[in-house]
Amino acid sequence: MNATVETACCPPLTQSALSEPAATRLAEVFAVLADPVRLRLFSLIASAPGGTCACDVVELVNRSQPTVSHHLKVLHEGGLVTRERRGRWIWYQAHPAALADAASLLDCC
Amino acid sequence: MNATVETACCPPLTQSALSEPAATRLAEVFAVLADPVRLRLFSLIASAPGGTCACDVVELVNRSQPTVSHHLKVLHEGGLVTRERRGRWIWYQAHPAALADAASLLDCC
DNA sequence: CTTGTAGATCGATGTTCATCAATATAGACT
DNA sequence: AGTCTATATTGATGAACATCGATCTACAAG
Repeated sequence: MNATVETACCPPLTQSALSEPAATRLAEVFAVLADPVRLRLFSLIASAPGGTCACDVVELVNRSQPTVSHHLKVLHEGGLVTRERRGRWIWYQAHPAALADAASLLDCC
Repeated sequence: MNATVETACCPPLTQSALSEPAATRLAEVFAVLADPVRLRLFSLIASAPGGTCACDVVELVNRSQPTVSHHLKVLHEGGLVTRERRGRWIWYQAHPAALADAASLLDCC
């Protein structure tokens, strides 16, 4: 995956019917966001200036380390976060382009 | 359900960490949108001026009548569409308030 | 009241997914 | 090399969900 929604820009969801492929792709983006743990992880990463170390978020969301690793992978594959290794740790940063695509469909554009 | 996201307005997802209840509620909204059939149904309803009759959309999305009925129920319970009976038929109209709440979290506010 | 039609509900099925324990990998430091 | 720590992967399990056929309900018109 790891892509943005190239079909997302204009017109928004309320102005013309979605094609089946566009609906399928957009639904994948929303599916990434359709989990409370992933939403919290993303907001933690996005709201921290400079990003967040994976080591810090495990305890914040009350899930096991494998579960958090799984959700971070989903966020990364969905293109919502970038990952970078720094020594022993891996730092995540928000990559809001995919979000902006989704948001453009929801209202503005 | 059938509610808007009362906790959604300000600040957006990228500026402060979500609380667990807010994340749970917002994830429910995204889960409603995380299905291609529902996205197409919503865009069909929202893009038709005056709304759409349920009788018209079954064939448009290539699913059985019970499946379409199920998805329309999910959209309605999620507050994304309103329903109104007109004689034998039921008309759906987009109710974009919940969408706007979600969009406000994704970017603007 | 009967018939026909629109839509919802029920029950079953196969699939997807969140979760965790156990294990593996990978880097840093001695 | 060996050890410690951070993260990923594997495998299993239970729950949620999309789907459909069959059936039920609700309304309108004879």
